[in-house]
Amino acid sequence: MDSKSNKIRNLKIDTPHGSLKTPFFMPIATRGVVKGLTPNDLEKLKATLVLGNTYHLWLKPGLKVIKKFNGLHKFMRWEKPILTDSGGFQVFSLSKFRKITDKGVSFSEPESGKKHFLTPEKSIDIQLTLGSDIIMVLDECPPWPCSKSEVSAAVERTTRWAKRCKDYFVEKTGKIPKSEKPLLFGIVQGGVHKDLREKSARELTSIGFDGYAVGGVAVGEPREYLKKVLRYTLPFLPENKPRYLMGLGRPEEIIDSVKAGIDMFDCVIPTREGRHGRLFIREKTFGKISQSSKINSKKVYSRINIENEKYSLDKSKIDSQCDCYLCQNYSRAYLRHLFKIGDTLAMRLASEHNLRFYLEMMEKLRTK
RNA sequence: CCGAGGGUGGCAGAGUGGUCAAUUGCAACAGACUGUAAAUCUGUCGGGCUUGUCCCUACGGGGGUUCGAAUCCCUCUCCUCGGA
Repeated sequence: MDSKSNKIRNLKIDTPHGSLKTPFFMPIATRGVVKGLTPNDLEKLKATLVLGNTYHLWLKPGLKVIKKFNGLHKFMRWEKPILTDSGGFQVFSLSKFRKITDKGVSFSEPESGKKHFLTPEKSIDIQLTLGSDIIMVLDECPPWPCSKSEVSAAVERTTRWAKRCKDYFVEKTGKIPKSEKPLLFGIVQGGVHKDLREKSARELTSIGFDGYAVGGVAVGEPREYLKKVLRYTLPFLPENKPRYLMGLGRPEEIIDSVKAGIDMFDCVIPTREGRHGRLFIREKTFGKISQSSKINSKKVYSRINIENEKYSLDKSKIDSQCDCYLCQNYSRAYLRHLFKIGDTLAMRLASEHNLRFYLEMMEKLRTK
């Protein structure tokens, strides 16, 4: 990537719970909690918003509870913006337990077998009830491997559903003052196919959304085609609207995507890998990620498995460049011990550390 | 001292004549994790090398029966539980 192709954007996104500067990363709070962390912890890590999930919150705690608390913000006590995913990813991840028709998707809960039917309109309704600041349309995220004709069908359904979401959203939010109105984002599908990505991007743009997401890249083979998918998609999206790469990713994927013109990210990696004892470490070039196109984005960091035997006597910090609580107070040996005995403090400290890594990475990318 | 039941790989615990270097769980060691069915999943886990349906050593010790024993018999030893 040469310097001319460095397209880092600094947008401001206004939401009912405050404005956001791009590019940013959203910690994942699928069920209304970033696993193991309090909102206070998240503020200290300088998180600016979190992601919740329509499908999960709809089932638990359910809308009755959410309504009682006047929305998810008050329930989970997070007063900054929340983006909610529509349940579209569950179309993919629960593929064994679902059935799609044009009307919507029926899911059966893996544990109980209990059936639920989600439609584009229902998804919007739930997200409005949650009080989400950024609402995602329900999309069809095809599994992989997947034939081109199946991807094509998913693109077409995604467009039809997006239109329904938009119409329903307009109808439901017509009376809400602009400053309190949530944003609605469309989601581009199309797999790894140039023509389908372009078609999807164009169709969504013509419907008109407050922002556009690139979906269907996070898991499996499509990830290998990330740069291509962005090239196939971004030219057909409006310049002045935020772009959100759903579900990614590794640091190098995020850095490269920011430089390709993506503004928003979310990913389970920092928290999940943290809970599993994988810790991200800043390398020397970490601070320069936005400055030079010559920086290899894969080399700005490394990863350790803190449970490895070699750390049992290691008195050093996890990451000497990190300002998180873990790195300010504890040794590698102690964190390893916490993991070995299975204390939940281990997961909490590691999640915080990894999130701090991701969030600081975004800070570096915001200041060109 | 008598009666009964036991001693299996780091631990727990299967296996009661060949398909057993030995099920399984835990521990240990390593790996994976991408819009969270994920505090989860995978692999290795007696030793050796010429990595082979290979060789050694091994189911408390010793001896025996058998073509063949962790498995059957004898003996020693140790543990547990009842009774003196």
